[in-house]
Amino acid sequence: MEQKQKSELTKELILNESFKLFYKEGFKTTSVDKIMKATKLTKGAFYHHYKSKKELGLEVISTKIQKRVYDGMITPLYQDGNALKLLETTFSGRIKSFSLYDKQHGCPMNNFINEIADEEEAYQIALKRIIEEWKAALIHLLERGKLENSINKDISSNAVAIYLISAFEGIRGIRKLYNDDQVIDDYILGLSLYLKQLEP
Amino acid sequence: MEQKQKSELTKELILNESFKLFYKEGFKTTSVDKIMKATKLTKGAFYHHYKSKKELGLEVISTKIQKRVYDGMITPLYQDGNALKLLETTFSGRIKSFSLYDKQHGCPMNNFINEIADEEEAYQIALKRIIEEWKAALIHLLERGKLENSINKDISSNAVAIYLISAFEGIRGIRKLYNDDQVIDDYILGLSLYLKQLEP
DNA sequence: AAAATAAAATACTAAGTAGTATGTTTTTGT
DNA sequence: ACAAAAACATACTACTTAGTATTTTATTTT
Repeated sequence: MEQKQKSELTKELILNESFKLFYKEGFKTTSVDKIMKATKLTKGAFYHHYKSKKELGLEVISTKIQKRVYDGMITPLYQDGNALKLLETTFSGRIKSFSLYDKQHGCPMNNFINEIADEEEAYQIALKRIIEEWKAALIHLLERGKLENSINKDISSNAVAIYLISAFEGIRGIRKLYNDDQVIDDYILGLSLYLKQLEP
Repeated sequence: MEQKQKSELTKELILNESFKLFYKEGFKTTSVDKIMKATKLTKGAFYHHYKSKKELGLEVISTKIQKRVYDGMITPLYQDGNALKLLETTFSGRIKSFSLYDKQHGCPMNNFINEIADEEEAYQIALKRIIEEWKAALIHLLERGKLENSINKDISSNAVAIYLISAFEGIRGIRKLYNDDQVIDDYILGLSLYLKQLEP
């Protein structure tokens, strides 16, 4: 069983270095050579574990990126407490928590979406899965809020969920253009204004 | 003066084909060779008119992409009429007007932002210029609305402008993941809900 | 019409690309 | 301890990349 563990460890190493490099330099412009140089292994090791760069890309999406979005934006939505407050703290808190590096490089998922989603259906599907889970969590929370009378019953949970996600992903891109947090502060203000109107 | 015209025409041809290819396949993965094959000219012609691919990229941003955003999203904001209605028709109308191709490939500006804005300051500056103009137009319209009592004086024009832009750019990316317009319809609903709250 | 200049073509370089073929080393089951 | 298999290394292929050097063709200026 030691060999299997070692194999898993190597795959994880490749996955980690890939994610870092894809995030920093983009998927298409990060070569397999560069990745393997980062792992201090060789190309032979790579093609022993992965059949292609595409397969690696899909695995980075379905593990690393998925986990990042889950931990940061989805799991928190299933906490207890006032629905509206939960939305505010999750979105606002998350964006405030980003490091400078993360602000400068945007959202890893959004980068993937905009770089390669229109090129291969497989990427599209893998990324859509994450968005759908995020959307479902938001809808679930909004519906709970409606039941508990903390959210206006007349609004469309679907529409609000999509609008929240869009604005969040959008600002992660826009922020790349600036050298300060003004746009993020504006976003946070815009968000809280938006959420206020969801009150009953 | 005929030579100068011919030169201009060639540059425009290169610019047009570049824009199309960058939009379809991304900036970094579109080679100069591919572009010149599309123009039916040769590499010699390219490097006679542009000193590098980077220079071309910057010119595509400051001409083609800028014009696209101006025509579609900025100029319409300076029309007469109720400010809130103008916002609704501009945003909602624009997104409804996109061809299937444009929906599948997202926003050319947003693609550039997410693909290369964090790599070169020059790209950052060129793209930021467009966003700033867009933001200024929105703020101007919102302030006019406040004066004319069609928009709530208590809201921050800055924050609303950024939130509108973020959500719009965000949805252009998200739409790439889907094969139908459901998310766009949700976005439009979310937008109109958002705009409603701007009323005095 | 000749000289000068601009536009474009041809042929190249040096470096990078994904992926393969064939080794060697390490681990595992017997 | 030994054969089999898994993990990894080395060396390669065929192709693409941005950019350059040099030449040919078209246009303008004198």
